[in-house]
Amino acid sequence: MVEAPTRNRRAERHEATRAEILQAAWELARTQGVGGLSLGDVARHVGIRPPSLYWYFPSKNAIYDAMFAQANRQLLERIAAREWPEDLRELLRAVARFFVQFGTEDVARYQLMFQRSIPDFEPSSESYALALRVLEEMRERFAAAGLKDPADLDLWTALVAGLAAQQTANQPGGDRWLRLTDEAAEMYTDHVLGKKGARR
Amino acid sequence: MVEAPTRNRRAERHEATRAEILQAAWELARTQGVGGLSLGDVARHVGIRPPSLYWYFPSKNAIYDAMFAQANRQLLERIAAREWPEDLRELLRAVARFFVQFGTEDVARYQLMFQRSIPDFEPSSESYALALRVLEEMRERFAAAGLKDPADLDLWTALVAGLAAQQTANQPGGDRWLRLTDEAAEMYTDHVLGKKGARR
DNA sequence: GTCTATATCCAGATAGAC
DNA sequence: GTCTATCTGGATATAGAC
Repeated sequence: MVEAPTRNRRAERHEATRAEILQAAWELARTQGVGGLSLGDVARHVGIRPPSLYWYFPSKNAIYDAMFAQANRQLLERIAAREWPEDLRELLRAVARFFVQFGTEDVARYQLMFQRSIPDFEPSSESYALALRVLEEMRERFAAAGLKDPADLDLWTALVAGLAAQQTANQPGGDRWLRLTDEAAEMYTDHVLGKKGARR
Repeated sequence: MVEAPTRNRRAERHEATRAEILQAAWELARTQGVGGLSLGDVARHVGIRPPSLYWYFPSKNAIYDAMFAQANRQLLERIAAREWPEDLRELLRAVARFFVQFGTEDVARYQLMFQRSIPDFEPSSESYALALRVLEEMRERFAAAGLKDPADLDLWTALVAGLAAQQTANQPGGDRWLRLTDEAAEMYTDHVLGKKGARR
């Protein structure tokens, strides 16, 4: 089998170009909005002609899907790279800061991951599974800290999503809602701990 | 002046057709998403040819702008049509229910009003002024009930927006986040009243 | 792998007849 | 007011040469 090493190098090159294409797509999405992305622009940005993109991705939605997956993998990596407090109050404050920061630092990414803004795109089941793993990672850490009620988690995601959504929609790049993150986490913590206390 | 009445009737007819066009646009936006709206579809739906739309609206974005204004006027009317409690806790509960309900009952409207999902559209200053009036209406009622800190209001809009956003994005038509509205309002009320108490 | 050429289709918008 | 005809310019995607 003399071909095996050749194939690997080709595969690596292929992957590298795919990555280049995705990077260009992100950059353009940041300036024109995710919905305004055009393959012609992406190709030009990479230095190839539009038809050549089809050697790397079978369709435009496949590019969106790869971007969606990439964003979620990024999030999973960052979650794994950190140490998380075990104490519930500290954990909630850290997670709130983390997610609001992540959600606001790239508007295009936020729209793609958390809003349904592209008419005909929905993530493949493989990509969506990554999004579910993000939730599962958080769910486990919250459960370990004593927060287990699914409804409590839904209220939590709403609170965090709301801060990021208001910040990105009304003042992208600013900190008007970003700076309320700690207070929001405190409010929520007081609330769930209060409920627990009352139940005893 | 024999022409005056004629002009009025023409103007009325004109307005009526404009309204028809907007209604068709809303219906199509609900099925295809706001971003997927096409003037050809709108025209077909109204029973005219695409170029005829331009007698009523100068551009596609003008249609979006009219929809944006219409949605905000709708919201203002509904606010004015209701009686609002004066007690802060009751007011917050009522407002939360009202806004989350309004935000979740029409996904297209929510995207157009509160998300920046259409690449080249931003509301005209006239239309945006309506959106500001909505906030102002609420701000005044909250102030009368004792809630005056702008940061407190921002936290409130984030909380309400978050519930609506999660509901529309992850389970449109369902009530998984909708049913957390009262609890969210309670949490928030306890929080702001707690701060006030501590300050005294 | 990348290209040219092209298919196909659609969009938003305008000119001008009726 | 509405139409036909058309402009202009985009888009995604495919065929097939190199």
